[in-house]
Amino acid sequence: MISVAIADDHELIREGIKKIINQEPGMEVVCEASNSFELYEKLAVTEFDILVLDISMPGKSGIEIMKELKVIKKKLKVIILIMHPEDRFAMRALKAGALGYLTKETASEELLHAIRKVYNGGKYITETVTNILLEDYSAEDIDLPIHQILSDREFEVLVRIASGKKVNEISLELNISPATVNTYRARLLEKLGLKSNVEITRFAIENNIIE
Amino acid sequence: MISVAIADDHELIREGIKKIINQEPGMEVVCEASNSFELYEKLAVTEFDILVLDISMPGKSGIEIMKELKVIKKKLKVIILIMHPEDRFAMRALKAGALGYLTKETASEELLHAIRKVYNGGKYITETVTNILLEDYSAEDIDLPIHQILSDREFEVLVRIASGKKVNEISLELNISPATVNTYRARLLEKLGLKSNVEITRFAIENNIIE
DNA sequence: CTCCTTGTAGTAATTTCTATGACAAGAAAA
DNA sequence: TTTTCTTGTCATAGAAATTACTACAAGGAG
Repeated sequence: MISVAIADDHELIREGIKKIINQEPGMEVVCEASNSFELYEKLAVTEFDILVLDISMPGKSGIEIMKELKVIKKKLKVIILIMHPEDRFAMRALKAGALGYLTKETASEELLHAIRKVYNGGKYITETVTNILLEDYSAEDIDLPIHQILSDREFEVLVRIASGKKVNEISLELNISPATVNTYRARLLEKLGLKSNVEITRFAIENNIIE
Repeated sequence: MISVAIADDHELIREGIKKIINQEPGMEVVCEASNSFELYEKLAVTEFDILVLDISMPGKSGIEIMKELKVIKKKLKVIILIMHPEDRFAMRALKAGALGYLTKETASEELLHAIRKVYNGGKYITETVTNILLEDYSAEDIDLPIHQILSDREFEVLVRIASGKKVNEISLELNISPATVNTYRARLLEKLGLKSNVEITRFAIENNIIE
């Protein structure tokens, strides 16, 4: 019997997943958590084989949780649930050691399949995800603080773009050519796996670089 | 027997909800749709009493769908499913005629309760939602909340830009010309006193419109 | 000593953004 | 009940930004 824990802040989703799993012979849901605190509480008292974890739970981020799990329960097998397949940030969770990676668009069949596969020592990663990962080779050093993976100039440009400055303003401010600003921008985009100024902004806010 | 249709782009969630409903005597799921096109197809050929609709489906927005449903199937009872309770945008769907309003944090019991209540001619609106609605209407005079000073379309564009979508993507998604998207963008920029997509993003985050 | 990173810049092709102008339908106001 | 305002829709044209390279010198890491 494969015992599964579900961590997701949406009760409706939890219930749904639970019903799907419990209807499957050979596996059962033994505990649920709706936030990271609860999850840690449950971890202390309940034993289970697989954790199905929504990375976008409130409280600690999925990556943070993953990293901590690596330390406190390193034999625990984790399958990550994400909302949007393009969520590059979520990819980091995989890097942090998740064994499976499903979007909520996944069919229930796939979920069961993933659980079985991971339980038997495998990994479950869909093609889409693999492709994104391949593309995203730069995410290697994702654990380093941003100011370490970005050069000084790249960082300066990041901050300014996220503050709403235009390329021209930045070039004036830093006394360099607009072309150069664009180069830094392109490099930082590449390094962080981002795609637009809007993403830069959100990244900067999420990482407490600005605001 | 209450017949229910589910429209949600996340298969896992759909399956979950379906299991919850089908396990309940007296109601059953008779059809599912994962996007607005499918929904319209199903509407044409299948009869059902209640539609459980995720407002954040790709394709047409929940409000658009609601408005159209008012015209083509005005006796259909709709329960809106939202991700986050603070999602002000979603409130518009309610104004557009939804009879029930649930977040995905809702327990399955509540879902069943809502379905029954709406089926019997009632409305199902949680306290949280009522409070938000009251808040919205109380401050008529003085500084109106953004979601009231922007038109529906302006708001939809705001949300999408702040999520990193490009004008072209948005125009495709909303089925309007890029020029039109730019018009909404310009109007919303004007109304909110903003200047760029980056500012739109920060605004949206600060005002809990996204993230 | 060679490879990689960083700071710097240029060019050309696209795309987006800005700034306007338009127009019809519906709502609101006079 | 006209008139005005708002909203949804689209177009066009010029300005600015983004993308996609290429290029090269200086300094470090291996």
